[in-house]
Amino acid sequence: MITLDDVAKQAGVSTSTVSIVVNNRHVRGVSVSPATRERVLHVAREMGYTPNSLARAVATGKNRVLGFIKDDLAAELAMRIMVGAQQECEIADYLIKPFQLSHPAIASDLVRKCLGQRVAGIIVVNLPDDALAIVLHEAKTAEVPVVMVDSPSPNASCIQITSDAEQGVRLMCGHLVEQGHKRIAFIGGPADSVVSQERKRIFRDACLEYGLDIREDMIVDTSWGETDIVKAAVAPLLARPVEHRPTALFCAGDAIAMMSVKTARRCGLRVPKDVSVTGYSNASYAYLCDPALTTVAQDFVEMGRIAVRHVLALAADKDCAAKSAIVKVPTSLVVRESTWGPDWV
Amino acid sequence: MITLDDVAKQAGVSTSTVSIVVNNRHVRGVSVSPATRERVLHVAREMGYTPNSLARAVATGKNRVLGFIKDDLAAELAMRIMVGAQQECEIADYLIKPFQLSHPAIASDLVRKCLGQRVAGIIVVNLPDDALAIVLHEAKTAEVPVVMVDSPSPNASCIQITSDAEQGVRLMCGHLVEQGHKRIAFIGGPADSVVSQERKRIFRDACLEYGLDIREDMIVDTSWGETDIVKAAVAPLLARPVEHRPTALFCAGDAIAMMSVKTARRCGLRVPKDVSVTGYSNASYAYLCDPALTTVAQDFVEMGRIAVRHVLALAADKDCAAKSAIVKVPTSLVVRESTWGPDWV
DNA sequence: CTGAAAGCGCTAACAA
DNA sequence: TTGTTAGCGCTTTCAG
Repeated sequence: MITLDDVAKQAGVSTSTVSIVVNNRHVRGVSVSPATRERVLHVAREMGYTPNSLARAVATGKNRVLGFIKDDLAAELAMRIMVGAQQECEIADYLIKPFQLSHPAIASDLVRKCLGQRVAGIIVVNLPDDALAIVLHEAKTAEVPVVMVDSPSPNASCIQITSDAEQGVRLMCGHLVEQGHKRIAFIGGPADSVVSQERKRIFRDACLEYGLDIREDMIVDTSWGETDIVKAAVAPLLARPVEHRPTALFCAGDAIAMMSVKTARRCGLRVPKDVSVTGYSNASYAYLCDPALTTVAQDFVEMGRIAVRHVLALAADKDCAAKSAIVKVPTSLVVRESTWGPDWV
Repeated sequence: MITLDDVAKQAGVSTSTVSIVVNNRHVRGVSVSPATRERVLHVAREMGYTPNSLARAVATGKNRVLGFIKDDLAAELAMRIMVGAQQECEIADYLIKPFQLSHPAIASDLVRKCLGQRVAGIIVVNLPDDALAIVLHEAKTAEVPVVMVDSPSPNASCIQITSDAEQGVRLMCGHLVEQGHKRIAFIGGPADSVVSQERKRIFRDACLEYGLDIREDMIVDTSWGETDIVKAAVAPLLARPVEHRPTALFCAGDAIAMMSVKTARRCGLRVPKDVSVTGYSNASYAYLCDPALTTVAQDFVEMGRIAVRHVLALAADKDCAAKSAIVKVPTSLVVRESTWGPDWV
């Protein structure tokens, strides 16, 4: 591997000159003559010189890298967030290093590993409260800013980027009542999922606001992905006599919506003619399925971008410690084929 | 940030002792006494010391990091590969740094950026031939091994990990003929997609082997994700009189399969009763849709794992340069609800 | 405008 | 068993 000194020697200048040139740094006015600059650049290219970012980082004490910690690497959502983060990093000339938190118990080690890379900041996706607390603690002593994305964790003292659930579920509820629905069931995710519970809570509020009765027997918890659980919860609802049957299913996630659609069909119901079904998140497959899902789109890539902007800002200030805020990024309603007015009533 | 020297001073030992302890390196036999070792460790923990991996990397000239270059960060498949890569990296105590190749034109700069991080190796996912060639060239002069994952690129001189398409499409064809299908249509992806064309080629071969006529009028190219294009290609096929209509649709991808199912329904056909539809890849949503997709599963996470094993092996040997091989990882057939024997014939 | 020299935090012989 | 010393490749004053 060819080094800066090699280039200097070859070009017959000192290392500092080369350093200045390759970083094209202008220390007070124009420091290095166009002639030498050109020569140095030429030699560098000739020799195939690639600056060693690591050495630079140790010399400056600044590493243009952001840590990205998530618990479940595979989740589509985490990936979209990462895409956004990466986009923003690219324009800021930063890099991302992902860390996989396979088990909450190793959170502490993981953060130290991350810190060991002397990251300028940390972006954390969807960590459980306890793991987040650990991350926050370790990061604070190292004075590295962290911002959390996507999972609402109200009493964590860091800045959090989350999609606006208040707005999102209201948007969808509004859409449904606008279409004339009166009996809307809420098909939630797991009982221990904070995002599901949040959506459920807001759903109740929204129902009240829209003057709908909230019927507890139409509010169920299920699972993000297990067909049997969803089916077991949804089928009974749909098997009710038509006058007690929900005319719409507000599902807490797109996968749940798809499983619900399937269940509805098994119950002999057509979607959306007999029952409307809505999703949440606008997953990649939401437009592919039949019927295409009406859903609320969360802009994960934007969330990722915002996250790095914030973490970079914190890193720039030195008062990166105590700041704590929640920024909510707006969602949007995407109406497709799975909702329809219950005009058969 | 507290350093190794700080610890040394505090513990009243030399830096090298601390270095040995924290890396728990045993130079010939037991070098540092349990007593001092314990003390150093204690002090280090007390002071909250975190080793600076960057400094270590520049000192040793070895960086335990792998570059991960992909063209489309969002693709679910790339993500699964990355999950596998990360799993394997974790056990080897390596880290991953992802690089986003937004445009083939910047391939050269991107690789240099990657090389600038002094990565020990590069994993490349699904790059077009020209971009790959550039990567290979830059990497070779830097003597950094690269392995390619997923996209078959026969004449590239690097080792490639790919899923066994020969086996995969034959598996599916076998399933279909076993169920009695005789008129199978091939619904491909874009005409310029190498994986789609590869599957098409093998599909033809497989048909021959199974004694089926291959009917060129039942082999079409479409798009990976655009509903209109797929519909335009599939609808005419399905509109044919029953004796000329395909009884099964071999789709080159899961999304295409879903769009085909939808099209079939619009044509008044039931899936799988009237027409069977198969996917390829086993995307996350393949089991969610209705009917759940029969598809061939590609083990992307395994591919990712294999990739890092290979790149690490190459990095260990110094003859990392010229090696070139294709390792095919087996696929598996997952039969779900979208296929059925054409017993109505 | 350019060079010499002193680090950055850590490792790795080699002495002691 | 431990300390001394000389780097790794780069940046950054400060003189020349």
